[in-house]
Amino acid sequence: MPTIQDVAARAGVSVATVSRFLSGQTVRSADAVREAVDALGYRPDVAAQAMRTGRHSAVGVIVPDIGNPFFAAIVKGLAQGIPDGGLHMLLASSEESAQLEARLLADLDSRVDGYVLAPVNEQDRLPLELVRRGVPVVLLDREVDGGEDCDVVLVDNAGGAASAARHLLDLGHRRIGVISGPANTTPGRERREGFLSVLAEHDVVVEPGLDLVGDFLEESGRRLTEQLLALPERPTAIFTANNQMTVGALRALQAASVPVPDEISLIGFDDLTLGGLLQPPLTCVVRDEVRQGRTVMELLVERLGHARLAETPQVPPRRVVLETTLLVRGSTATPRQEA
Amino acid sequence: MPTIQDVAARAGVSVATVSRFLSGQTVRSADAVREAVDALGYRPDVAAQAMRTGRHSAVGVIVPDIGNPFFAAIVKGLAQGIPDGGLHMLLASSEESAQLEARLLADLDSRVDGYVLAPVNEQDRLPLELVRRGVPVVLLDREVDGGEDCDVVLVDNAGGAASAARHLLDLGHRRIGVISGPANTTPGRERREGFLSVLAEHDVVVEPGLDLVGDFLEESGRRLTEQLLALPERPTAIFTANNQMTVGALRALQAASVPVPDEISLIGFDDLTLGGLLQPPLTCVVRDEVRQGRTVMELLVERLGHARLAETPQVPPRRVVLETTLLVRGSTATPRQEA
DNA sequence: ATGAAAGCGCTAACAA
DNA sequence: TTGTTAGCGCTTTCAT
Repeated sequence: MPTIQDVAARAGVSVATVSRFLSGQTVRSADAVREAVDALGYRPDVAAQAMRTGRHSAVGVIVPDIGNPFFAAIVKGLAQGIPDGGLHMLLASSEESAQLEARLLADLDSRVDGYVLAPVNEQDRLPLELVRRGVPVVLLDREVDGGEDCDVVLVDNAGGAASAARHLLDLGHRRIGVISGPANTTPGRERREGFLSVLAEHDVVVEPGLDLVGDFLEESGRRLTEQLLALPERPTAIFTANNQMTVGALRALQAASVPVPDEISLIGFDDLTLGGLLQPPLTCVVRDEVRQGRTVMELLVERLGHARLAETPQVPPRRVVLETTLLVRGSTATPRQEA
Repeated sequence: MPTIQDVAARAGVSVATVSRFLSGQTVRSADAVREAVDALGYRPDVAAQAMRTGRHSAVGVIVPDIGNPFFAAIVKGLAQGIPDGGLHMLLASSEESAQLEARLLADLDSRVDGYVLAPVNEQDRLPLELVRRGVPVVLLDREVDGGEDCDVVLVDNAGGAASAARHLLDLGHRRIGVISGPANTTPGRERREGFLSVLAEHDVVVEPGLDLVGDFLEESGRRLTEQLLALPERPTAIFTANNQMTVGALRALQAASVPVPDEISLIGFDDLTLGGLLQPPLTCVVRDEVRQGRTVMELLVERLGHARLAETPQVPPRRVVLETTLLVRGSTATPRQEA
């Protein structure tokens, strides 16, 4: 690998001139330097640049589960949001473990200029510690307590869940099972509250046995749906608060040979890859995951730029809430029998 | 951020001693150093280490499409294959573009110690150039021409496709549509050849109009299936060579209201997230994607270790071929009518 | 506009 | 076993 020294020698200038040329400054010997760079195939050593400047042209991304197609779509969006050259993404999966998340964050510390984080829970202190240290951070899909100082890109969890609830009410459902996510995560909390509050407005009571909390993983969706099916009086509809739990619910319903939507209606938050091809096609609250990822990266890149130029030291924190859409397909219908 | 100097000062030793302690050598003042490290919360600066040693404790991963759930599963496996601490994954998506792949590779050059690559095509020269430079590389799911010197983790593409062909023949199909991937990719080429060779053995001719080549993306699966459906004499079965094209085929079949498997049987290579919940559930050739990813990372880590120790300069290249399994579900059946 | 030179934090000779 | 020190490749003063 040629170094900046080699380039300088070949171009007959000092290393300082080459460095200036590379950083875009006007240099008398620009042509000669360019020639040398091309001829030698010179590429600056990122480690040396990082050591000297403290900047790494890399961002750390920690998602809870990279195997989840939802986060795969998000990551695709993140990649799209990266400007043309040189900025890289260090990806890690916390597997929903606060401990692992902390370790990953520590490991990434001297490698990246900023972070995209989907914190394991809202009590997570780490993201704000970073922000206080002046490190650019954008929260992805999940907030943290007291996180007003931190950029975040959410979706309208409460609104989306509310539209799901209204849809079921409109169809005539009154006995509804809710499978939500961990109460200490933003989507877990907001979707449950958004859903339940609409029911409450319409004087529909969700008894404890129908108000279940899962962990966003497929297995818990399956187990909790089985639990609902074992009830003396089954619900006529079920709301599942994320894609994986919806899959679990589908498996449980299929295993129990419960016809959907004839016997039980099912509505999910977030679409499935094949949601539209299921029989019946899944009714769900959808959003543009790729766009969400792209938005996150755009915010982060902007903040990195400010950090680099040390300009406007205080970029006000931004809170972006993307819309959700109710996608009515075939898995919801009027309840077969009223109580 | 405290430096090694700070630690040395606090522990009352030289920086060399601290460095030795950190690298695991036995040091008389171990306790004092440990105390200083902990008290200061010292973490070595990776950039400085990289500059000094040339090692980055990071690997570059380039996949063709991170939004594809298949690669998401692979990446999950890669993450699992990373040993406990410190090794990081720089992830990028080539979007099946050779040009972008080349740029990404160049960008990653001074940031990583090795690569996981799923080359855009088999004529790709870049992976072997890296290998010749002594850079550890493991190819993922795709080989390159003359790549005998390079580790690679494949699945039994030909065998899996052959089992799909045999399954259709056993059911009595003789007029079969094949939607394969680009002929210059390993899975594209091997799956088509494996499938067709079994048909040929049984004197089943696949006329040109039934032998279609797609690009592994959903849209091409849809389009080519439509093409098959527009034939004067439709096939009684279709084989799709990857997950995304299977999705496209499903959409086309559904859009055309073609009953599966009554009218046309469908068999895919690789399962879909909800493959088992479709109506009918998808018959397909499956493999363990997570395990494949894990295996790739294990090979790479091993090679990195050798490179680091400069021991056994020539670790022989390894070629791992993982098995596939034919998963017979409901989307294949005997053809309705014989010609 | 340019060059000389310091120094970022660390590791590995080398000397003791 | 330990400390001293050179130097990895780069950017950025500071002179000129």
